[in-house]
Amino acid sequence: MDQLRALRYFSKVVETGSFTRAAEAFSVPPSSLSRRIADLEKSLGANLLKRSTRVVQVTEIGQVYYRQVQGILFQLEQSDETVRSYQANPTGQLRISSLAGFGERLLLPLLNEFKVLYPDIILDVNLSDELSTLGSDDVDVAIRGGYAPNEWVQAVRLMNNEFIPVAAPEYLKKMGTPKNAFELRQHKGLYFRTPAGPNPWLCEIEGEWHDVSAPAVAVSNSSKWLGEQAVAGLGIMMAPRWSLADYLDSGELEQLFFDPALSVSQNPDMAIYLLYQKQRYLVPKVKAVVDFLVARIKNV
Amino acid sequence: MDQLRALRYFSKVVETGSFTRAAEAFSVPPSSLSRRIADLEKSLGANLLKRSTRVVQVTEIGQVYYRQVQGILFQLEQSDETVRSYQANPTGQLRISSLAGFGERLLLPLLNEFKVLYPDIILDVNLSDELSTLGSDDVDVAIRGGYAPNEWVQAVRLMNNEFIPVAAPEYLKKMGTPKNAFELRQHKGLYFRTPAGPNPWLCEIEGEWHDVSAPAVAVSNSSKWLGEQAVAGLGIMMAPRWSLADYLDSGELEQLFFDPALSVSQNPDMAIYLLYQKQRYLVPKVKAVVDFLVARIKNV
DNA sequence: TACATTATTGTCTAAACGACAATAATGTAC
DNA sequence: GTACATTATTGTCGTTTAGACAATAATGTA
Repeated sequence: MDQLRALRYFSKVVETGSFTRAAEAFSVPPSSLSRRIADLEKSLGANLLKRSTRVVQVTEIGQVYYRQVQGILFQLEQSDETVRSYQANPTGQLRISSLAGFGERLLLPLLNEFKVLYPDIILDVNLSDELSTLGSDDVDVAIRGGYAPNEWVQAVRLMNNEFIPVAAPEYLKKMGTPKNAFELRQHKGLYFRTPAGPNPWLCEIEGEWHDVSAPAVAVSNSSKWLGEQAVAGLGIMMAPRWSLADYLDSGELEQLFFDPALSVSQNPDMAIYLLYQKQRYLVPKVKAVVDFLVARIKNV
Repeated sequence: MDQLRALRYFSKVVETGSFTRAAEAFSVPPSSLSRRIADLEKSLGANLLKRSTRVVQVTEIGQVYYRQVQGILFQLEQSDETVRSYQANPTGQLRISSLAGFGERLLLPLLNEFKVLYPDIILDVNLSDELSTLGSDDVDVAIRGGYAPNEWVQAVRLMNNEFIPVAAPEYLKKMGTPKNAFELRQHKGLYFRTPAGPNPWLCEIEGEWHDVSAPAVAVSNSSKWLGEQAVAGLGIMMAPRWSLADYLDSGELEQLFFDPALSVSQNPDMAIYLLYQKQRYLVPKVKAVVDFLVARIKNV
């Protein structure tokens, strides 16, 4: 029995909820699926599906099996791709996920260059601050703040992600420049909302962490819009240094200095990481984009 | 093409280094393996093996593929077993790995009861302090000190693993009973060697950790032998409380008290954990032993 | 250089899978 | 409550694919 074929049939039936629709996907008659899945059930000694002529239900054990089989089929596909693309030119679809702000400002311009170097790679870029589940599916490389989630994932530190406090000169003229961290609480705050909630303003004084956040006048997950609010003099904002270069150069925003410095997390190792599955580095398209991004971003 | 069959053939050839020996394992002629593997290579567009009539070598990409295929075949086997044994009586081989000391003292007596309850389960017990790689292979449940290695593994806290300092009454009469931790450095130490090295004696004073280990007179990975050395009055030993019950009851060894207390690790969460793969709890034999051990050890 | 061992190839047979038609079952609409 | 349309299953046949066995070619060793 070709179990792999049976597993693919079974998976598709679970997904479509129908033998006929699943059969269309494989361009074979439904009778083939019926036979193969029946064989599979016989060899496992359990019913995976509860059939009637109108609906197909997945049994409890069928659902368990389906979830595990999904992972197995996915892994096999990836392994096959690794071998197939071995010592070939970088080709195919490459799915990249990135932090939204970083993506807009730094990644997309770089990818335009990348596209010229590797015209056979079809890019699929997803900008979002949500954590994509690297490894289980859907993404070849991801750019994230934070740290490696597990041992299968390689994390390359691309650059610092130091958050610095800034405000418009007019705002500081009007409200005064805060001399120490605790004065911030008398100011107005513009906050970046991460999936984990708005970023607080933290300060470590004598080994103890203090939240010195000012009352919020605006919270958003759009760093572009927040920047405009800050330029308009609505309040103080903490944002990654790399996202503020234009504003600081033009003088539209000024950096505020505190001693000790402010941060948005107790973790000192905040940085931008490039994540990919170790074993997938053998796939030329993955190797190409990793090498390219590391060379262009890290070594500056 | 039945890729799964081809993968099994390929794996066995890699392992045996020979088409003939691999063919024997499947009771088919070598020509079958030759044809299936050739098909596989053709479909992947890469050479996995470098053949001559005398030796079979695995190519670079073949080794990569082999490692990944290994995991896939193993996972599929486990998933199949989950389904096959679903709603059946606990049967089959059950592989248990345990810390050596804990295994001898507590686990083996319990397993004798377990064998009576589940006569169809064939136990395969491995006592060792080496870390077995749960998940990738070879073990159904493991008992370890420490913490859950990753998200696939369920860790159930079985009992405390507090290390306490003890010595023989004669030793203390001769050498004096240390009044505070730092006096220990003038004593003699018996050390348990873990795979990570001998366990130091640590003490946290005013937020700072101090190593107060005494010079070693003996180091061993045999807790039994170390215990005998301690009884013989050769020095002070730190060992898990559960392993010392007999000695303390009989008065052969006395507990030493310090304020603050001594420990062997900066991690306060030292405990004995029962580890198993989450999804394998569905396999009756695994569920049986997990439920049994948790009930008999945890709820005391 | 001869030999034994080993992988491959050719040919036949058996098993497995797909195609197509016919049948049985069931949810829905009236 | 009944008729109908949709859908999964089953029977039969043809095609594809894998295994058995013998013959061949290749290669490391003695």
